[in-house]
Amino acid sequence: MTKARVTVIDIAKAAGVSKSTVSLVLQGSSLVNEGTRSKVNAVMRDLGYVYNRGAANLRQAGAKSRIVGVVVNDLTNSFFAELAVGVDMVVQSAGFVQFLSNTGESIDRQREVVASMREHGISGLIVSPARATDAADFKPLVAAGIPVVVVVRNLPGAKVSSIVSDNQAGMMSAVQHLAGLGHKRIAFLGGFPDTAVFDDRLAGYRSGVEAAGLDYHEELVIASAPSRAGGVEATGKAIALGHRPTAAVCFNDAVAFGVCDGLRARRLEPGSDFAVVGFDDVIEAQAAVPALTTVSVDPQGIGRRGAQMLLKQINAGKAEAETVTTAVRLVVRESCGASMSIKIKQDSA
Amino acid sequence: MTKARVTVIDIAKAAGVSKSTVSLVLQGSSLVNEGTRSKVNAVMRDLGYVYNRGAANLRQAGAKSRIVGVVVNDLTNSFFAELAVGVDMVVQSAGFVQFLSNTGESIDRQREVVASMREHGISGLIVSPARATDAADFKPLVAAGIPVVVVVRNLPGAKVSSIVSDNQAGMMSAVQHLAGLGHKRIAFLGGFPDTAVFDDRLAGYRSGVEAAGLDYHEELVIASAPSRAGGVEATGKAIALGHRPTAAVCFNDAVAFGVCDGLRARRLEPGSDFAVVGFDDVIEAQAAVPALTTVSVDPQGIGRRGAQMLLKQINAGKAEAETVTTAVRLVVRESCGASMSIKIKQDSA
DNA sequence: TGACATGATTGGAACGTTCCAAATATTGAA
DNA sequence: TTCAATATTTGGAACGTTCCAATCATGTCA
Repeated sequence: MTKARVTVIDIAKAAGVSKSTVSLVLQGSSLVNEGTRSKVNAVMRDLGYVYNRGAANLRQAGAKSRIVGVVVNDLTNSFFAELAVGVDMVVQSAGFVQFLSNTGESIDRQREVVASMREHGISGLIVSPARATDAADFKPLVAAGIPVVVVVRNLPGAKVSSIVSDNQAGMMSAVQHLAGLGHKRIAFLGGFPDTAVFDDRLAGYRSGVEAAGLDYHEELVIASAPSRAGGVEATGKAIALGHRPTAAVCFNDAVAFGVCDGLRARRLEPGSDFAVVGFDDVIEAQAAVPALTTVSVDPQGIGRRGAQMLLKQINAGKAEAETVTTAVRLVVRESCGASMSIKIKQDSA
Repeated sequence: MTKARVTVIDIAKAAGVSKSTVSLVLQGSSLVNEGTRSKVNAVMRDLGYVYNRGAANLRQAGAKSRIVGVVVNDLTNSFFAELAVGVDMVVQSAGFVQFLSNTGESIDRQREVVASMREHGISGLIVSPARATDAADFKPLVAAGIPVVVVVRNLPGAKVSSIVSDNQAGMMSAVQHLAGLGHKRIAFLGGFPDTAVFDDRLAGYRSGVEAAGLDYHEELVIASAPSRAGGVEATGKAIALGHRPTAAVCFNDAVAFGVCDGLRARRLEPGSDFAVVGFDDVIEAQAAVPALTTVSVDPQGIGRRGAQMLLKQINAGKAEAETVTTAVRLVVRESCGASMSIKIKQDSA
């Protein structure tokens, strides 16, 4: 219908003021008279004016586009979906809008979407990098003064802010919990050994083992893909061991689920015959049977926190790399065997 | 460092051509000589030029921003996360980028994010509307020539394209499957009665009941919140009925999981003592115990399809409302009791 | 050789906003 | 009434791109 979009000049004409004045009320300047302000606002409503952020952004010399980019490595994983929701929350209420892209662990896709986002003039970026991302990949961004916050997986060597969960402490407490239940041979199952997260969690495992006064045995750490399938695979190897473990801490919840599957396939019941604990506390963890004992990392909280950090840097105009590790806590459910007796009691009550 | 961003003029100067020529190579025009093209490209690489889509978009009169907006009502639900991934896939490979926002069923948030997206000049919108969204809410968008595709929940009365799954056929086949297993009293559990989706699924239930030669009993349809909690609530009411049902089709998978919980709380085992089938086939469905028999709707496929439809309309420049319903299929797992014998056989093999 | 088509290139003039410096209106005090 | 101070308003000139019409080389044909 009305082919031409209505512009600030149309408003000015209709309200009998100059475009500069209209611009002023747009930015909520205190310079404009209350009367004119309301008149202009009324006219804007009447004509159905929509602000053209692109044009504004052009003049404001690449400063404030009010767009943040978010790129995650696997959105189908509810962990990252939650993370995105957390980011969206704070970003939205700060009047920003988010570009969200999924890389599916593809480093090429990641490069593409980051480039695309940059062309669109994002004022900041939150990224959970795909595996094997080069720390230098974000160099151009920060050189251009665009703050970057890396979450979940850290990028050693990159001069950017990051938020990771306390992988070490989390794994340590998991091991100590199992040791407290009387387990002497506790395996570490799953995960790719070439990642920083793996190293951290393994280190935590080792500290836990030592803190519990047990010996660290190399054969008890069995790597695999960090997926359900990887979990069952690792289980097979663990069970085949001469001196079998009686419990396992897993690289993440997906692996833990796989371990449960693998156990059942061998007529072992997770929780009673073999204790398993996961890491992440994904949504499915508490609904599973048996409910998964796991280390809760609150991805939504990480998302919120990351967004806050990013917004702070955007507003400050200066991005000095800051790195925080967020606390985690062990949530004890059924798969570790700890609450068996309690649960039975509750049921019969 | 280099404070000023490098522009097309800088490139022109450095390459010894005019800005118009640079612009031409930017758009891959066939008008420019092969020699100049490669020289210009080289210079762009050297100076680290980044295209300013905002500026381009400004000149191109609101035409092609290469941004599509995606708003979903609940991103924490993996159904919608999958949907978003589907959209992202096709949108990304078409060289677009997506604004993704989560409304969490808040109609105010929805209004805000849509307005914000509009200010940013999206060239199209895919939306799974929050509950109680007014069909007129998207009127201004389509009036401005911005194509809108509604997915999952349709918006009767709105003149926009939509993609919904075949709720009726899906529910009907679920009921017929249960009837085929010998069930005579089949309940319909969960969901809010004031939604279009509920109506469709209920209609499918009714057709299924009648097609199986059973009677339709009003007391067997029990509404509730479409959530896990709603499921247990509905289960309570169903069990309390004078003449108990022996099976239930549920509004969605969340309700179905709740029904399983409710059953167990009453010492009934889902699958053997009472058959339950869900709707959606969320990721957790196959991992659950018992694995959930459910109607699979392939959210990622809906996302891809919706994105394709939207892109088509964007490219056509003309948005004529088109509505497609996607096929669904019943996937039989354990919770309906059908595969019990088979499963046992497999295990002992 | 001139006329003409074709191939490459190029200066402005937009696009819709914000910013600056300057102009104008209003007010209070002398 | 006049002046200065303050409160409001206002024309350009940007911002980085694309588009249009126009220019400038070439090569071709009669």
